[in-house]
Amino acid sequence: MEQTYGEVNQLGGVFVNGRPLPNAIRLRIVELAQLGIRPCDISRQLRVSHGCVSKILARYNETGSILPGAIGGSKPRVTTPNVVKHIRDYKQGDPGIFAWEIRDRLLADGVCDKYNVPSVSSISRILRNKIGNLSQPGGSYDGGSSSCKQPAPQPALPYNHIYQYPYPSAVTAAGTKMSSHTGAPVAAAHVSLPRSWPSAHSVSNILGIRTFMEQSGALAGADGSTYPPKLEDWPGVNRTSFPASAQGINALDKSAVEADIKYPQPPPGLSAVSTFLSPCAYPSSNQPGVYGGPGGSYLSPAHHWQAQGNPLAHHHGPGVAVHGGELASSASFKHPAREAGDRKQATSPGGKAAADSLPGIHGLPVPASSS
DNA sequence: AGCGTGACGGTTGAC
DNA sequence: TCGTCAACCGTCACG
Repeated sequence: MEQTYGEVNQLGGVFVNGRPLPNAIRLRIVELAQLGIRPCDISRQLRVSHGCVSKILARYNETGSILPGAIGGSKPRVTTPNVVKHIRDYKQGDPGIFAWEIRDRLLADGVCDKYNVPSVSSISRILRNKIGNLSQPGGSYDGGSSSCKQPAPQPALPYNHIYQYPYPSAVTAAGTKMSSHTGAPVAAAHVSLPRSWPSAHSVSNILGIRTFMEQSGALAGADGSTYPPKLEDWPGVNRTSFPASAQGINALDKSAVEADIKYPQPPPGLSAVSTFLSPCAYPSSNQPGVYGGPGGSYLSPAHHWQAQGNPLAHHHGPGVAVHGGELASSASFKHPAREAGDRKQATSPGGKAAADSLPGIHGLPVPASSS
């Protein structure tokens, strides 16, 4: 299983094609940027392509979240039982009604809004397939009672609640799938950085990173001349090498990390730190959230984490503060608006998920003081 | 040199 | 259960 299968980019960094970078790395990118470090330097230091750095920072600026968008899945269905029911009613009331008229009525009656109203073709399909013969009213379809507006439960979430980040990380918490991983720890994620966080905090975090990197030899400091070892190496490193930072880091990530790494079965033992590094190693599995990466912590999908706390925040008090809740929060941070706009809607992000998972999130405290 | 952007190949997950 | 589809991902290369 596990082997990591990652690929190495031109900068020597490890990445998994198709999968998001570990939250920790994402977080780092944002932190470094907030410290005034240029994107190109961030790219080199973290060994992440500049395009990616640019993208993550742009997203962060736009949404306030460092979390990746929701991957996979389908848009929420608009043809909920309730909608079908209304369509049926309209059809029954006026057998000659056109699909476009039904569509207009759904909007007019408030059954649907412009965002979730079925297309004319969908309505036609419903008429043809589900309603077919009006004669059978009772239909089974209905279902519901509720309105369509919020389509079903899920639907409510816009597809993208993403921003919330369903991902493994946090939200996932939501329980969504991720959790399943089980073991995985998920870290929590809080990934979002509050924009406000004081840099000071950040710094520390950063330092953390740095530290460990430095130790490992990786980053060389400012000059950057030296970059961290390749991720590839990291793994090794991590485990073994990082003790030092461990503490700090550990705290942070440790857990998370571990999780990441092992996620599935987190061995309790591992030292945390290491994990930290490992990160990139994308852990083993495929599991995404899993990247062990440094950030793993952040990432981790797991719920547990959340509960536990955030890695980052913990001890250090780093700026990051990622409180557990954050995950969601991240999303929250930003304005829904955007989401709405962009992503599709955002309205309810997380819908349940987020909420569930993160209880605190909303409230999200902010970090600023994390500690 | 630095950065934005889009193509590309890839993964994911709802349907 | 499996294939499809559409979303996202990060890298790379170009301007």
